[in-house]
Amino acid sequence: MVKGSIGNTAAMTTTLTQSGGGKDRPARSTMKDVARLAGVSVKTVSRVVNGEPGASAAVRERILQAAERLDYRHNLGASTLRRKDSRSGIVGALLQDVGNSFSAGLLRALEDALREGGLSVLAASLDEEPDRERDIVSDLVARRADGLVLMPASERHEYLLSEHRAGLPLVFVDRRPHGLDCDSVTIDNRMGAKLATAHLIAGGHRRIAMLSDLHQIETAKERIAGYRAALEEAQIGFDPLLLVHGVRSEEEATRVVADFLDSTDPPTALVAGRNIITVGAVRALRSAGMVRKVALVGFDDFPLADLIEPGLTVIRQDVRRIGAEVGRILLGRLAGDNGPPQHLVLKPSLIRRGSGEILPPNLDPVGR
Amino acid sequence: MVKGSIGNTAAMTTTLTQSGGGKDRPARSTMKDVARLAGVSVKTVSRVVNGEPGASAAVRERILQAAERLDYRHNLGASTLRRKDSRSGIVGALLQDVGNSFSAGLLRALEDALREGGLSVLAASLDEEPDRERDIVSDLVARRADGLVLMPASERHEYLLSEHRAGLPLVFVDRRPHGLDCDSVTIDNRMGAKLATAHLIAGGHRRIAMLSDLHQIETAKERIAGYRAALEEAQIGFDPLLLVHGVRSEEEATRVVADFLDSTDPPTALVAGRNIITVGAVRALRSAGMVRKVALVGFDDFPLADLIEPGLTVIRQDVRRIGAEVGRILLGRLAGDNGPPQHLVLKPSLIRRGSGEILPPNLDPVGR
DNA sequence: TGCCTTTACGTCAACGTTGACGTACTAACA
DNA sequence: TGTTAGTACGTCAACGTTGACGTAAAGGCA
Repeated sequence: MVKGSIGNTAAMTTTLTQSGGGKDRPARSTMKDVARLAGVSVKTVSRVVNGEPGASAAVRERILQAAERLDYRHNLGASTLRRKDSRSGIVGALLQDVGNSFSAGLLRALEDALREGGLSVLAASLDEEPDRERDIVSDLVARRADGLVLMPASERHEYLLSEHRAGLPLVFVDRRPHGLDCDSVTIDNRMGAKLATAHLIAGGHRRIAMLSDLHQIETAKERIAGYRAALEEAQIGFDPLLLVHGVRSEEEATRVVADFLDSTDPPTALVAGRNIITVGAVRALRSAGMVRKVALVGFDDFPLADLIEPGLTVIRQDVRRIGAEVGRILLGRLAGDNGPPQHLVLKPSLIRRGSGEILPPNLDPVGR
Repeated sequence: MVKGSIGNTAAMTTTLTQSGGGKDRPARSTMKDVARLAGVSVKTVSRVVNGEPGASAAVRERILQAAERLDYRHNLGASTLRRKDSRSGIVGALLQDVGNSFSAGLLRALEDALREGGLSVLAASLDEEPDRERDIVSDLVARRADGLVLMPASERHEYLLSEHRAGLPLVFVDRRPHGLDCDSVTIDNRMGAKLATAHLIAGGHRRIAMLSDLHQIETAKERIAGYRAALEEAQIGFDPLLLVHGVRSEEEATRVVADFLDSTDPPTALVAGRNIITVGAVRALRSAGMVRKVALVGFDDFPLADLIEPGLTVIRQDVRRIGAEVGRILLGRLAGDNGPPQHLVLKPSLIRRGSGEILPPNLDPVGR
């Protein structure tokens, strides 16, 4: 077992954070060294380093020169340990995958917002793995992170109750907390998927398929609910064969759509539950030469969606705004806001670029 | 002036890391509290928390129950301060923009590599701002980051000499260090741009324009050098009007290309120096109905480049490999590798998707 | 049965910094 | 000129944890 593992499950990992590796690295100078060289007390050095009053100009100059001579660098960890009610200056951002466009855009917006408050972002990808989420949360708590932004991979969040009670600001993003009442910024997924489906229905489509993410992912459930609600409102019977769960990669999406196209009564329109499904669907349609014959509405926007032929009609979440709102809420908590938890639900918008406006074959005047 | 500002220029920023904000948050329990409740010494609690031998089963159980009862959480900062030659477990990744696909992909690959070593990544976007780079480096040094991955915004790096001497592992990525000899992982930009240009020349093009980033950005210089070298090898005169510096946005790229298309002797092929220039160029070509008349090779790949009509021919950097190599080098340094600095130069590859294979008008058999 | 070794505790001080408090000297005011 | 207040220092202990060292008791071996 590794050090600090109780109350910090992340420490169970064999790490380089233990002492080790070749020759010891040279020790950095401390205020003691600076004090000795400048001929003053450590407290006086601290005053100068911190820009506090109580040091004469001459003494200050001597200390600055000594600090420069010794390459002295302030130790935030020691300072934070001693100061009463001090903060670490770190916020943890636990996102789905910092490499994908949604998480990357969110991280960027969050970083911008938090930089205003002098906070740094410790970024992590959860890859929908609940155990990794818990490990990283544990590590961040051990580091006394000032707050956490969490796009949870887990479905229940009681394990965070003690951290929340201990005063750790938590803001959920894209998914809501369960078993815990704290701040969240999400999208109205149901409304978004309903909008996508209604848009296709308004265009004349009646056989509309939906390809969705893992069933247990909350946003996936909500999007499916919206899809079904739109069908119901239009009095179009729900065909379970047109709803595909658990599509987790472009390749899988491509396969599913290709299978649809090969079927005897294929859908004339598709709703893709997330970006990689959209991309996979587009590939399948292109391969089959059907990009202008089958309508497609994707969930979430991404760069270049307008340059694809036809342009991709999407339900767009404003990632910049989501990140900015999360940052604002978190900074508010850190500044002392003790109000009831906020649940901001942003509305996505329909962006028409062509792929969602393709008419079904029976309505298409030129039958192309 | 703010605390710890000497030797830590980042601290000049007004921050929330100072004490403050409303009601004090509840103090967390410490080992002292656990020891009191369990009826043992602090040292014995430390033994159990750290999984060290020297605690009986009965005592261990009492301590674990007390820790759970008190919601005790290990304090990594205090532990790190006390342990000799301990590490913070943090690596700073200073990238161009964590929201763009190149930086995002790199961050992800880096995160994956460093997670193997139990390290967390503190991510920051520099936006090509040298002052921000220095501030963030300063902050990370104050936090005693174990290492830094730096895609520098600055041109000179003497300011890092003292950190390097102090034993802080530094790995430059995408750009090399100047005035400092440390590890780096870069791409052979010159070779890549030369490859792009030679490819167009081999396709019959003679009037090839290049749109490039800010002149002082090192990768931009190298790409320009490669472009010029290919022209020279083909004995094609260099036309300064065909080389455009300082293209910083899609909109700007769109404008430049539109201007080219309006000129009396427009280029028949384009080399785009980076992704956003590529995207801007594609928009301009589409608007002018010229996507199949002007050849285009972009620098660096991105998602969906194959779905654009025509598919984008690009010089592709293997972002995953870059990130993995950076991580490997950094972990090696942390594990004690004291060898001479490594300068890994990866070769980009030409990905043909159509846009770079468009022939010039005089060679195009159907003249479209 | 006696002696030696090992184990399970605990004490003390240290890490690098800062808050609280004290002292001496200087400056300002009456 | 004397008194009071303010400034420029310094001392001491604290933050939460861990390394070094010590002690007592128990177990094993001769």
